[in-house]
Amino acid sequence: MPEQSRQNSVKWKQDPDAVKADILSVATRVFTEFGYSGARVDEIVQRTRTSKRMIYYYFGDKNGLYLSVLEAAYERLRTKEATLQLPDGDPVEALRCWIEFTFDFHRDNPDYVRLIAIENIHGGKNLKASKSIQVTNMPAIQTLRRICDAGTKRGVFRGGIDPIELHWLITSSCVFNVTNRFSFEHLHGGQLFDEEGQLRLKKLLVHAISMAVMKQPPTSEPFDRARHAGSGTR
Amino acid sequence: MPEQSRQNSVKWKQDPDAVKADILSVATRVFTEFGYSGARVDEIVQRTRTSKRMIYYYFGDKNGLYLSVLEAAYERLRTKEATLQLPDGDPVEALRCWIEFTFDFHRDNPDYVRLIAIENIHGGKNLKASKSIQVTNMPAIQTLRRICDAGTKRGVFRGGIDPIELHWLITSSCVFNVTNRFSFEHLHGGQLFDEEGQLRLKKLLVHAISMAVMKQPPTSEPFDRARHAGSGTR
DNA sequence: TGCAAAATGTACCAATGGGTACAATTGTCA
DNA sequence: TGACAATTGTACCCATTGGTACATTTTGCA
Repeated sequence: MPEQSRQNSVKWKQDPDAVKADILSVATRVFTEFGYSGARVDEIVQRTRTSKRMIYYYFGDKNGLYLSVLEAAYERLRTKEATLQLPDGDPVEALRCWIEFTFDFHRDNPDYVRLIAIENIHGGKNLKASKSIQVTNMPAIQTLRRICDAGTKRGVFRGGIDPIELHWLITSSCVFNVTNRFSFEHLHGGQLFDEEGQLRLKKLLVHAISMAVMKQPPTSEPFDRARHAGSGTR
Repeated sequence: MPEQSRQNSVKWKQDPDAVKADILSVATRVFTEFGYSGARVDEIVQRTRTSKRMIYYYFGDKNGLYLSVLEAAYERLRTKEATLQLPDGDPVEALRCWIEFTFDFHRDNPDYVRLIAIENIHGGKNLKASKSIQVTNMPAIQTLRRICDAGTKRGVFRGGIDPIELHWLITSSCVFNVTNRFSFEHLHGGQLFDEEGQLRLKKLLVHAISMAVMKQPPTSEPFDRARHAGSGTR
């Protein structure tokens, strides 16, 4: 309230939220850059406008900080998902939108994807420890279930589609596209990861998923043949 | 050669190859378990029949050890790939075999997959540093190219399929299936990762990829519904 | 306006962890 | 068989790193 325009009556200003946000943002970066153990607290501090003291003041310890980073990233996904609204007319169109949204979200949020990757390397124990990241009715699954139901009802989708399996199929490519970019580039070049390449991949993915889900004429020979042939060479 | 059955005439026996192999095997385990920085050299030593001295003697430093682990894992893939022979009759059948092979290989070699994941977290710098892991004509791509060519020639595949894109599509699911198992399980339960679930996923993947690649006349004929009828409980 | 609680700065520590020095033992080959 | 190289054991070091003690400043509020 009072004006303190004098030179040194105020040495610094308190701003807890900004400090916390700053730490979280920087920490996210550092964790995704070096992994959990590779991320140095001192490195985080250096990139921050605050001091090491603050990290421990707000987050307890390194693991607490990591957990907060993870939860914040997950929260961003949740928020973003909530903003999306699919066209409710054509299920095929809705599915296409959903796939493109998922593809783009992962690509635009590599931090999120990498954090999950790191988490998986450590057996997901922090996910389990988190209270905010819970099994509560995944919105993605519900969305897909709605699309599937609509598609089946209209007779454009084949029956027997498990939304969770479908989610696995969609997400796998979207995640891989981010997590394994470096190794893939190294082995096969970068053509798939420039603007055009990504568009082609997105289109390919939409095509594949759509085809997998729609009623398909049994081609010249029954697709099902594979089943009886046994699971093959191995 | 000479018999040394006396009690302490021999205190220990030299066996460089066994030592190296032991270290590599244990290190692979520890690295995939804790990530690069999280993996402790002392932990590796403890699980080994040898001493810390040996690690530095054979591998120089921690990073050298990691690199060797990476190269060894990659070599296993290469070897395994070489053993596979696809049926050269039907391209659809060949593709199915290839996908199943890829799926199974990744699932059976989580170490390999996790190492690549770790590598990607660190920007793939060790991949770049490796001399044995080079861009040399990826056999996987060549295989896929051969299949595509055959399929197109016979008129069962649509045109314009890029083998690298196809490889991206196949591998993404196979990799994700291993790397993100924990997080996926945590969010959606473990039904997809038991024996049956994996079979369903594999089948789904084969189906999706095949449909994506084949010429598809859109018809209303229902796609083999019988297939999923037996899938039962879910 | 004064005081307790919240927020921040500074300097420091103890243990961990990658790495090495030095010596001893084993293998090999002329 | 003997000398030289390859291999292994033991003990140790010191820079790094997560974490803390203590003091100080700011702020809300009665």
